[in-house]
Amino acid sequence: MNESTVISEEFFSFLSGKASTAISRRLQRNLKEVKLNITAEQWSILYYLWMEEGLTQQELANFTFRDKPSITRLINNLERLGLVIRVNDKQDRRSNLIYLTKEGRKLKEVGMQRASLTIRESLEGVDETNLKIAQEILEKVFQNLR
Amino acid sequence: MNESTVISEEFFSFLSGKASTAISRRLQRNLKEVKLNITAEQWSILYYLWMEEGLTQQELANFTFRDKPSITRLINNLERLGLVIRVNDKQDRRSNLIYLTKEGRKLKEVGMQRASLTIRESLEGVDETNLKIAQEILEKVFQNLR
DNA sequence: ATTGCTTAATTGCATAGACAACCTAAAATT
DNA sequence: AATTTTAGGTTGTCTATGCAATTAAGCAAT
Repeated sequence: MNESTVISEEFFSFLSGKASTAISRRLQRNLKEVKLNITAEQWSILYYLWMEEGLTQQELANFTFRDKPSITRLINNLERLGLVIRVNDKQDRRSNLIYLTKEGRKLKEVGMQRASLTIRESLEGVDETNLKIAQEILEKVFQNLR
Repeated sequence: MNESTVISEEFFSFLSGKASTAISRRLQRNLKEVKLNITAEQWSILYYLWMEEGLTQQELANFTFRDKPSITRLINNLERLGLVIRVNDKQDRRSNLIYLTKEGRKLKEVGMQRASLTIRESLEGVDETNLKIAQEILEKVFQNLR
């Protein structure tokens, strides 16, 4: 890539996150169809908690590539919805450990099914090998800029 | 892709738009370094106007994959910054034609340079062929979901 | 000309995001 | 032990976004 790189429509797709925006919107729609009224962003927090409870907000921030204030507010909203609770860490009193409520745990199965559906819809007709390449490129771009 | 598709970290990159978020942030930083205090989103509107003035808000919405309310507000902000103006279309009085101000036009050169720099930084060490593949995959995903 | 449908833009409302400044607790340094 | 530095969270401010509902203008078709 030289000095005179042309700014193309394709770069625009990268910049705008066209594909990821579309995936988020579809996930949210797919969740809504089964009366699960949470946002795609809330889903992403729940996903990591479904895998493992008791994560700190900082850990959630790292996993989801958001900054700390964003996590604070996402957890606020999830707490208001009665899906998670903050538990102050006895070992390190600066940290909050985030746990699912019974309600939050109940959403796992349907939440994962809807995400699965979304993936299938997104990747319809996508070649497996090329998908791998695409993911590597995205990862490389991310590493270049971090 | 079958029913039991595993939800992987990689899907997460797609969903979260990790790469595109990183690009936006870097673009904004690169603009700020030369005292151009506009957001990446504002830049994307200006980009299309630098190519062609007198676009309608609907056209800008289509180009940038945003909904109309988002464009309304972006234009509000750009108008407040004195970079664009709305001109009511005499032909179709429902439409606004968006023009750059003299100030807005002046930003083209440095705005494009900074975007070019951002692209080069993003794509450092990225193989040209694989980049094409990645862009095609992202486009395919977008088409699958539209 | 009147009625009905479509389209461009706006407004309201709620969520999410970035960045900076701040507070408090823990860890490191002296 | 006292001081400084680092780390986890929160708050404030401003911008952006999605969705639903609304207004006003254009278009279609009788």
